[in-house]
Amino acid sequence: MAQKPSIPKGTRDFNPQEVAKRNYIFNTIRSQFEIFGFQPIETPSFENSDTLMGKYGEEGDRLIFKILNSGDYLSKVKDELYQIKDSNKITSSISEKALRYDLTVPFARYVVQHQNEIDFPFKRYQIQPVWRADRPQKGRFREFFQCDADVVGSNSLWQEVEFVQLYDAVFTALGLHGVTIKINNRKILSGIAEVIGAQDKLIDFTVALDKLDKIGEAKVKEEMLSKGIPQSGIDTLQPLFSLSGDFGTQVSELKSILETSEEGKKGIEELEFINTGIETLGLETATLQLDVTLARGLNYYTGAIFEVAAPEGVTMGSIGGGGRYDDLTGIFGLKDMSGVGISFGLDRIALVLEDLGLFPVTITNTVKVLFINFGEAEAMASMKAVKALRTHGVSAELFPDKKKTIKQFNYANKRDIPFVVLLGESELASNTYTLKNMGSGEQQQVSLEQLISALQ
RNA sequence: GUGGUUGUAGCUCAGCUGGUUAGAGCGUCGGUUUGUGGUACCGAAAGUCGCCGGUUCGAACCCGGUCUUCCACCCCA
Repeated sequence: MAQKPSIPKGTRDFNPQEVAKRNYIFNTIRSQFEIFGFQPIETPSFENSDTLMGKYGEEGDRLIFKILNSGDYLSKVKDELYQIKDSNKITSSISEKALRYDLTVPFARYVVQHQNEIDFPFKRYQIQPVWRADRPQKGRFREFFQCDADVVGSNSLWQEVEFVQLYDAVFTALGLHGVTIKINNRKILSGIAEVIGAQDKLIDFTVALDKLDKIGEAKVKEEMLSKGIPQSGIDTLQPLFSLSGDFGTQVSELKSILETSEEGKKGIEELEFINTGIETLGLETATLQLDVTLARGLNYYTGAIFEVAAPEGVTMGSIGGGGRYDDLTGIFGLKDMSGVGISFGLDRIALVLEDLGLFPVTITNTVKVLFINFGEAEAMASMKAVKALRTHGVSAELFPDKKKTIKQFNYANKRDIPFVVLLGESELASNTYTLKNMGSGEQQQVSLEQLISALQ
């Protein structure tokens, strides 16, 4: 080994066991998506830069992986641009493509580009990797999978109700019980900002509010003051900081704060609709919780905002998120197209399931039966049986070399192969097969027909 | 992007204040005679001590840079 090979930070290799576990999650999510009526699409790994740039805010732009142009890209840079050495400005002239940052913006692009072939409302799901030039941490990678389901072309709040049901269905199917689906509404946040006279400081206000459970009431107020939110406004917020109790009590508190805000009242109405729907339909294992401090993805959400927290006791960032964006496709020129969707963070879900030991034991896929190799004639006979088994849908293989049987048995063990067949001289003579169950150690002499039926 | 942290055989880690051939457990491989494992015994291989440079008579150990790990911000799945 001349040089130790490595992979870029924030990326990972997956061994067969890990792939099996990940596929288990993929399959579970996919089947729930389809049960709920979503259809799959796929989009390219990279897009034109102008499709992505500016869609995720300044912070987002920084985290987008840019792809260097091919050829002699520097020759196309204007001299004066080159002289001032401003990376941001030069980037646009040396990079015209960028890696997909999420699945929502490419989906919006897709909808606009294919609007004439799509029947609205369009329910699509998409399970693909995305890339972010972020600094890795636990549960935070530079290449990771998102599993998105979105509906575009419907304003109905039933969609929001459905998505809460979908979250519940997926996490229930994965055996991950007790997740909290937090819900909030952009209109409520805007309403509050309006009431306290900080409409123009909505982002600052929500960013500060979002930190409530992390840094505490006093520091949040401090931050709000420093951002120029008046003390009088903060005082009107007082009930907000001690908001607790069930959905109903929280909502009535909110109502009193938002009396004077039309938008705020609209937000409350929406929340109540969704909550009533969920209360009537019920949830299997998840809990729906109103969280007015929830303020993720505010760049484009306009209505409901969702975030899923892992069950208590697990330290992990959110394992899912989503919301309503009234003007999803507007940036690409298609007006009045409301979208709402949710996302599952596959990689984080995998970490949580691993932590809690919730992966089923049977998911590692291995071959069902291994034939011991005793030599040329025996191998040929074995291959015939292997072929017969395969046509009956039984995964089977012959150990390729005539090694000591102890080695061959060890190999079967390590690969967790449940059955071994010995086909040697004596079996050949009697036209039988010795089938050994590696779990129990039992073995029996059987005919080919019995072998097939025993393994099917 | 800011601040911190980590990096020694395939894996988990030892390695005293810089001093001769860098260690252990697990794993791997081979053997314990010929067709039987997962649990025995014997033996072996395997490390440019992340990488580059510096200080020193001498560096795994000190200094600088760089990459990587994890963490806190930021942001997010």
